[in-house]
Amino acid sequence: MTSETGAPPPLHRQLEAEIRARIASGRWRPGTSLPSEASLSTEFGVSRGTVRQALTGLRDEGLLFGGRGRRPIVRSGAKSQPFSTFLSFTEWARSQGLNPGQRTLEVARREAGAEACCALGLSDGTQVVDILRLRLLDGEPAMLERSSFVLDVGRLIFDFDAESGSIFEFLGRRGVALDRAHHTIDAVAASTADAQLLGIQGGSPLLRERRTTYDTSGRPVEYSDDRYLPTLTNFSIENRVGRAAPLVRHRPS
Amino acid sequence: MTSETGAPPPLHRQLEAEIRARIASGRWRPGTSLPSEASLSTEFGVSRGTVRQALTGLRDEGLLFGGRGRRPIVRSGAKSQPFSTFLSFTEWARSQGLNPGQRTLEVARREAGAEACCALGLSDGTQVVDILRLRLLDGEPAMLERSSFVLDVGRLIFDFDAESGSIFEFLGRRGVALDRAHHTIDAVAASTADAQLLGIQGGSPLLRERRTTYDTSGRPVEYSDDRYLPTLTNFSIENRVGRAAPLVRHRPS
DNA sequence: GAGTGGTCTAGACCACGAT
DNA sequence: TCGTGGTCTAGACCACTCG
Repeated sequence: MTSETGAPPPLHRQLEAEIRARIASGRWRPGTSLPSEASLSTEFGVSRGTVRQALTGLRDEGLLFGGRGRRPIVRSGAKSQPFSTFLSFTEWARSQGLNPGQRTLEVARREAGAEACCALGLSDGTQVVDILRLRLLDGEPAMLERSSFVLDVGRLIFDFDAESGSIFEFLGRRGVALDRAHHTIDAVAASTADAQLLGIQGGSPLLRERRTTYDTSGRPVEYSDDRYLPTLTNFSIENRVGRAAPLVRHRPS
Repeated sequence: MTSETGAPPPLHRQLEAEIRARIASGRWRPGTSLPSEASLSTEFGVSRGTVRQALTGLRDEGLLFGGRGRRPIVRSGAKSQPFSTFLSFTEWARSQGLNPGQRTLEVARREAGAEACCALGLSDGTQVVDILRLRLLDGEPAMLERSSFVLDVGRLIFDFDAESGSIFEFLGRRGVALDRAHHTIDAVAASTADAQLLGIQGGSPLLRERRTTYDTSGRPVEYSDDRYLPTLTNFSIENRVGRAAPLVRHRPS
């Protein structure tokens, strides 16, 4: 769960959660068809539009496919993760039944590096809060995280018990409302420093995710360079014809 | 464009394309607000529901953001690619203003390898059509593509002038209706063979995309292992709170 | 308070897949 | 032919943002 407070989730989200739960519980098995939209709408007492809204979410994740005259089919081997789980290493690991851990190697206030400066839209020489953490899965090094937070958000982090887990969860409780993130994924060779911390040979391939996170007003709040051991983690994505590709191939700039 | 034939695209797609075009042409500049949904709906003479359908597509791509009382804002530096452009190296390169090329190194009919067999859901020892291509950008090696097609689709490929470009475009003209694809992204060290073909040092980090492509009936049709030079290509993705993450982090299985 | 997007409804027509 | 999802409409209420 995100740290959203107050109002109950809208109908279509409740319905989406219910369908997801029925699939997870095995009540609706992979390879079989769902009830039709019409019968779902009578069963749950909502309009067909609302049912479609819920199904759209599940289709986008790849949990469901098929259509046009056919009833939607539950995809086998489907997984899905909400935004918060994707953002937070801690939440993600728990959802996978793994034991997350971390060693915080540094928390520092200093001038932003060139990449962070550019990604956060800051003028040269602006100060940020840098945090360097080695992330563990079941006690083993899995990822090296170098984050920079804009100052007014980063300030909060000094009050954060860095060994306790998720920074984003902590920021959410402090009223920082995250809204979206942009990720760039590529591969790099481990530097000497990377290699030593991750316990691998220098030059080994690492899966790199560079992320810029924005708050609800559209302001960039965090930039991070995360380097994963590709033997322990990778990324996957679902892609449908007719919908614009959420994943985009770029030439690096 | 995909090789879809016949019927005109639905209203919401036409509208989506029109909005995309206005942004691309600079008529609606990054950082400024779009007209409200209500005024778009009167301008184009469609209902607000249809306008919202169009905007949803653009939001998912990250071209637009904001909401809840605010008018949608055009995101700066936004790019987007339709499904077909993502699938096809040839189309993608052209859309980026680069000159695509290829050397087809092998087209063979043989028993499917272990990975392809599993991904395509074939029983052990089933035959497939393998194709190995070195892909070029502006004449330089950029990616190594190892695809396996199920036999009845692969058969068509023997009629394909492999130097002419996009296999998917060719298959589309032959009536193979692709519907969706699943991608897994990680990093690997270049093997000796990889390195020689790409003109790099052995062990260099490569960005790997493994893809399974499905037709409209849900049957897997192609499995591919594509290895990119990370200096020439990377991937990026947009992620929003409240929508389930299209990109998923996995522990390799 | 006015304007905006987020949600929801009820009903309609069509193209498609299955039979 | 019949049931299905894809599309589209018209109208409604709410929560939110902004001046």
